[in-house]
Amino acid sequence: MKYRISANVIRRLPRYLRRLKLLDRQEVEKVSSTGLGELMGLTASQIRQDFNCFGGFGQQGYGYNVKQLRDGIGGILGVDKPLTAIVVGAGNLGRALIANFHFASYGFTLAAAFDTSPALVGTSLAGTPILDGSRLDTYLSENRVDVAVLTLPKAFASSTAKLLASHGVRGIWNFTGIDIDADLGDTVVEDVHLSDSLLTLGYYLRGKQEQE
Amino acid sequence: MKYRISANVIRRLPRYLRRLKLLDRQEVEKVSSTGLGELMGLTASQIRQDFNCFGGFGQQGYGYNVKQLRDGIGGILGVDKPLTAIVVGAGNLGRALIANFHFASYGFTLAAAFDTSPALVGTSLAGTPILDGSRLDTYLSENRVDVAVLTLPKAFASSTAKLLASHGVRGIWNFTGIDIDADLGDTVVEDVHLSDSLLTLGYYLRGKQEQE
DNA sequence: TAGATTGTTAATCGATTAACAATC
DNA sequence: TAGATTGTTAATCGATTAACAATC
Repeated sequence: MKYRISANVIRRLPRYLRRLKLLDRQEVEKVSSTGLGELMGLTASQIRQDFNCFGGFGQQGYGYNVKQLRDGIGGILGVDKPLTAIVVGAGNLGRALIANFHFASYGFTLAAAFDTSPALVGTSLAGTPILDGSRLDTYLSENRVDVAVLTLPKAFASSTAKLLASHGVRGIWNFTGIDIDADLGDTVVEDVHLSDSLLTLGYYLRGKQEQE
Repeated sequence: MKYRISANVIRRLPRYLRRLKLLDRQEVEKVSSTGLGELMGLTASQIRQDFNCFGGFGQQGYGYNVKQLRDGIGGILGVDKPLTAIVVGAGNLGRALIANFHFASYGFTLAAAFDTSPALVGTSLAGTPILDGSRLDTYLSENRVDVAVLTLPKAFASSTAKLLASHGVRGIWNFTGIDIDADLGDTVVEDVHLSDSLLTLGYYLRGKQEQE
């Protein structure tokens, strides 16, 4: 990797991975840049350029081996080197992620969840123990945590993020819908703004409506 | 609106709206493109270009009035002209959205939710009735629905999407994590791929790790 | 009026697309 | 070998940034 890969390319990698997993499940063995482009709505050129940021996974005259390409892209994204994650806030959203989101497929080991509700503390969900939120501090001192999934009420977002970062949590997957304003050093925050997505849908929908 | 607005600009509008709401809550009355740029990590030029796609909201020598700009961008996104939405699938994720996602703020009226679980059908959550999933078909025949939030298990995604589209639902907010392959005519699908977001975070995290 | 800041045009930069030689 | 398709360089296109005249 000689130079910095652009964010545009990085954000396409998960899409490639998804499609390649699907092709593999469909027992497709090889795919050309043209074929993949048709499936994904991209040009063959772009696909070849993207892959060549990482030094080429293909074979001239043949195309790309699906499994090999899938593993190559998976490797770039690091799904084969698990990081440890915890969920902070086991409300509906937190529980939805614990129960239905397959962390392991994406290179994360979900170690524990935290909540303050007495009804939840001490129980476990899909194999993940739900621990007492007031013990988060202690837990972080005693266990290595790479990523925290922030699914608690907005009001606690910034202070919790600060606590997490101060204990060496290096990534925060932020579902609270507010931008964390606390200084987190070099902890990376990935914001999930569901409203952005819905607003975008609304824009295109209303645009269509007017045309009609 | 003389020409087609690029997707890049559209995807930035919700971010502007979010920041402007925050500024208004902080009782800031006016903001310059430079000031807003510093807050959001964008250049002043880009901000002025973006706004000028829609014909300019500012006043030379003064800047932008926060409330006016907020309402202007809100208007472009249509938050002032509500569309009707339903939630299909009231599992943890569906319930999280019903209870915590403020549809009304984003221009949507949540009319009902559907699920097949006998424990849920007939109850209501945060004012939204949860109806019997087997009645979805009938409901759609009798009620106008603009957008459906798809939060049911993957296995039902495509068939349900098809049903929705055939009844005139024009937008689908798809949380199932699979790309809907059924032909939906001109129904717009907005996919929420949470895994894409986490994989991206993982990439940047692991990159940092290597540097150190 | 003078200062500030927009709206808008021009310049630059980066990303996408096209082309083609390399090679399986 | 001939055909196919990549890897990679060159051309194009669009998006971002810079500059500045308009104007509040």
